[in-house]
Amino acid sequence: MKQFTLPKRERLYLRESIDELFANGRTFVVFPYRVVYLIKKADAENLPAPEKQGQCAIMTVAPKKRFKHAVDRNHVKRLTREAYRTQKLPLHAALEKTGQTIEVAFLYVDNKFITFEQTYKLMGKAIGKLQRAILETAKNQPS
RNA sequence: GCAGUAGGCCUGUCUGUCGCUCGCUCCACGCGAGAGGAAAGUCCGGGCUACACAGGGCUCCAUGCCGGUUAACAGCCGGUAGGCGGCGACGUUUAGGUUAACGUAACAGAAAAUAACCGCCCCGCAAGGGGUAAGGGUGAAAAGGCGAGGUAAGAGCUCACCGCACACUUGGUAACAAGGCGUGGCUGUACGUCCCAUGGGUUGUAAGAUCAUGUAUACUGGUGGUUGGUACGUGUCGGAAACGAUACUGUGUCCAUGAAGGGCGGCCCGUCCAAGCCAGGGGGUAGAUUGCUAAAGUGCGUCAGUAAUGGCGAACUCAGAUCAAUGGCAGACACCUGUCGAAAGACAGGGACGGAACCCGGCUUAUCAGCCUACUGCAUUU
RNA sequence: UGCCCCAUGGUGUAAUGGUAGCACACCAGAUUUUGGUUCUGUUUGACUGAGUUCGAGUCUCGGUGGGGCAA
Repeated sequence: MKQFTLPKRERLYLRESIDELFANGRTFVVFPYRVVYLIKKADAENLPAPEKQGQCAIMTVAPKKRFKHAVDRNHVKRLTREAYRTQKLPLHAALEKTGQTIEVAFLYVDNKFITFEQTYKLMGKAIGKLQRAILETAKNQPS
């Protein structure tokens, strides 16, 4: 079974979802990343269609203000995606256990590059935080 | 060999593994394909798109030596003349017309255009008047140059030579060049207005086309177009009266009900229309599909042409995403740099500029390392 | 991605191709016991590189930076 995948249904691309995420989402910072996330309960009827969006959807952002060239923006986003892809499994497990869905946006707020090794470590930290957030939310609203 | 000039090429190759996008498929742990020379800037030109548009004129904008090339261009190729730089190979820049007319030319200078400040000459006692562009100084620019004749002093006033303009002859498709036996005594310069030729409607793939959930709804058809309460009024009955009982196709800025209002002069009937409900249905937001990649296509050969380019032949199919794929990690081989070494080689380091977004032709800008061709100057050897 | 606009002292903003002004700010001086107000004076400027021109902030062509629209 393939595990370290990142198909389209695990990415955020619908305009409505993105607006909702940035309007109601919660935030924390793992420098140089600013993470915005929104946790929802996955009811049987509210379950998103498998065609549309998975239980865990992400997007990456590299602002034009800080990276002038398209090639630099692409590079940052690729590194971010790669780091997420290789470490996302614990997040999925937590969601599976608590019966929730999550939407996350990773915003890169520095204007300098970091290496893949650093990115990998930071992403590990960020995912740990998200995992804790999921478990707490599940406790507060027991279904 | 050193220094340089011009033009061109290239933008490493391969493997493993974990992923992404598209296509195919026997629908899976499969197979195939997947960034550039500039994909960039958006500076020109086209295709394609929707809208506008009888025809003609004016205005506005762009281009502007000559010829060629092209779908088209402000591009490209070849050529002409002048200026500037270089010993040179060569580079760079300017050039439609305007002896028609008009406008502007700061400061300085007498004067910036029908020239008199100083100077020179003549007249006059003087004041002043007249002639004069050879000399002075100002300026970015000052009325063809030089010599001789001539003159009161001067002046193309006259002449020779040079320059300029026009005409002619020869060469060239032409720009133009060369020529001498011609003609003219001769136009200040720059920019603009102006004149001539050619071209130009606007819009940009987030253009445009198709489908269309939800919400609101144009339009069409059907249905519907009250009922109850309460108060008042009227009639009937009871009662002397107050009032009570009961009824109504009755009335209302009253209350309730999802809605109950208006027109046909007033009232009634009737009828029409609102509001409401049901069904159909047009446009259309989110979203999806399309536009979307087989084309002025790519490289190869050959022919025509100095070349840009074109003709012919056979071959190939080469990204198509849409909050936006083409990446991460690891390794090998070439290449370059540094250190060590006689060499082989060893070790360390390096690889730029930059990421398709409808598609083409150019231009401009960015760019590590390397390679090729032709030519120039200097030095040296034979 | 496509289309378009702008750049003048620290700030805001003018000027027909001819010595770059104005206001505020800053600094110095005067006035005042001191500060403020007021008065006087000085300094600070063309985003960048070429070209056209006798002469460029202005005209032309590259580049840089900033902003807007489709939203």
